Amino acid sequence: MKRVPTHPTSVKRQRGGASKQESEAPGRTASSDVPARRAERAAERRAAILHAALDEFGARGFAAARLEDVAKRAGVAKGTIYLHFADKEALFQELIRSVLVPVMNRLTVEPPAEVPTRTLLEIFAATFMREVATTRRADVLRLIMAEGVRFPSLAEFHFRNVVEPGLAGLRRLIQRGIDRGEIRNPGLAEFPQLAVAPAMLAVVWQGLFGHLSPLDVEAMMRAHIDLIFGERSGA
Amino acid sequence: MKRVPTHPTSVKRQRGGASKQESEAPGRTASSDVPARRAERAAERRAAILHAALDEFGARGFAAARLEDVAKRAGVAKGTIYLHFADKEALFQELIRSVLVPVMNRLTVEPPAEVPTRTLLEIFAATFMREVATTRRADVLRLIMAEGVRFPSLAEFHFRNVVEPGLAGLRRLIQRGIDRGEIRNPGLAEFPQLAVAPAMLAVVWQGLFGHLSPLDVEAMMRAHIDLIFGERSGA
DNA sequence: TCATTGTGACTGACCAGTCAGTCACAATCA
DNA sequence: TGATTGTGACTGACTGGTCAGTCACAATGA
Repeated sequence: MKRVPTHPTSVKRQRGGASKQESEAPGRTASSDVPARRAERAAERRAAILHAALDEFGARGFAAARLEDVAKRAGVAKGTIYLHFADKEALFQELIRSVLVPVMNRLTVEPPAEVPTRTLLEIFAATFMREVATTRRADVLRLIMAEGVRFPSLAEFHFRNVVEPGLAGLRRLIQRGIDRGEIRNPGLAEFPQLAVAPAMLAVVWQGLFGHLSPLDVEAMMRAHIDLIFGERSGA
Repeated sequence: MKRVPTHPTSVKRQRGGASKQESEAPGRTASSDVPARRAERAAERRAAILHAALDEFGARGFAAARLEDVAKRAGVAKGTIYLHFADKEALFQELIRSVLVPVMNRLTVEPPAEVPTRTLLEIFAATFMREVATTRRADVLRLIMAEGVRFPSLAEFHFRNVVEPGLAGLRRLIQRGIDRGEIRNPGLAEFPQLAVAPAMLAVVWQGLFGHLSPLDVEAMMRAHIDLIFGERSGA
C-alpha cells in the first residue's frame, strides 16, 4: 500500500484469466488424474484464497485479519495472494463482489404469476434466510456494515449493486401488494427498508448475541410478515 | 491485544478516582483561572480522552485507530492514556460503557400516565433519534456491530446492559398496547426486535449510504409506527 | 521539599508487501 | 518416444514502516 517499489514496475501484472467471478469452490480436487490446465488451477487457487479470506475477514475484520493467515488457510504462500489481487483492499473488495452479487441476482427475480403477494414475500424472506442469514455470507453483510464507513468506494459498490436493486425489487413487490389490496399501509412502498430491517437485525443479532440468546429468526419473520399484511396470527 | 507483556506486570495500576462515568465533554477549559482540584482535572482528562477516543474509534474502527491520535486529539501525551486506562481494549470497553448506558437509562422510563401507547412509542422513537441516531453515539452502535464479534465480553456487556433492558422495556410498552386493544399483532410482544429494527437500519444506513441517498428517518419511523398500529396514513 | 502526575522518545513485536530463486509443467527437438 | 530447454506460477525470507505499551525524566502543586 505504502511500499515504494525499488524498480518502478509501473504496470502490475494481474492474472486471473477471463475475469472469473464465481464464488462457489470448485469440486475438483487438485489431485485429479486429469491434470488441470494452468488456467483452471489458477482459478481454483483464486477461489481458495477468496474462500479463506471470507473466513479470516469474517472472524477478525478487515484491519485485524492477517494475509499470512489467509494464505495458510488457502494452502498457499503469502506471495501467491499478490499474484491474484493487487493488495489487501482489492482482495476485500473482490470478496464482497463475488459473495453478494450472485445472491442478489438470485433474489431479484421477476414478480411472476398469479401468486398472492404474501407468498412472494415469504419466498423472498425464506430465500434470504437460506442463502444469506444462515451462511457465511451473513459475515460479509456484517463486514460491510462494520467496515463500510472506512471504504466509501466499497460502500458505494454495495449500495449500487446490492442495496439499490434489492430495495427496488422489494418496492415493486410491495406496490403490487398495495395495488391488489393485499397491503394496507402505503408507507411501505415509500420505505421498503421497513421490510428488510428485521432481516438485517437478525444478521447482526445472530452474529453478536446468537450464543447468548438465540433468535428464532423464522418465527420473527413470520410475525413481521403478519404485521405487513395486517393479520393477527400466522398460518 | 496480542501484545505479550515483557514484564509480567500482573496488577496494573489504574488511577482515575471515583469512576466518573459522564460522557459529555466538560465545558471548562484547561486555562480556567480557578485551578481545578487534582481529582477534578483528572476526571476532565479522562473525559477528554474518552471523547477523543469516540471520534477516533468511530472514524477508524478499533484495530485501525491509533492511540497517539487519540492522545493528540485529547490534548494529552500518549502515556497519559495509560494513567487512566489499562490498555487499548479497556479504553474501548469504557467508551462503550460510558456512552450507551446513560442513554439507556433515559430511554427506559416507566410507562406512566393515561397516554395512548402510540404516543409513548412516538416519544421512544423521537428520543432515540435525538439522543442516538443523530449524535456520535450512533457511531458507537455501529462500532459494536462491527467489533462485537471479536470482543465477546463487550458484546455480552452491551447485551446485558443495553439490549436486554431496552427490549424488555419495549416489550412492556407493546404488551400495554395489546392489552388496551391499541395493537393488534401479538407477535410484536414476542419479538420487540421488530419494533427497533428500523432504527438500527437507520443508524447503519446513515453511516454507510447517508451521503449517497439520505434517508428521511423521521418519515420512515412514522410509517413504521403506522404499520404497528395498523393505520393507513400519518397525522 | 517531595509525592504525584504527565510526558514523549524509545523498544520490540508485528505485518503488508517484495523479489530473487525454485520447480512443475509445457514446448520443442532428436 | 524420451531428453532438453523454456516459462512463469509459486514460494517464503526479508524489508521498511507502524504502533501498543514502557519508563526515565520533567513538571506540578501540596
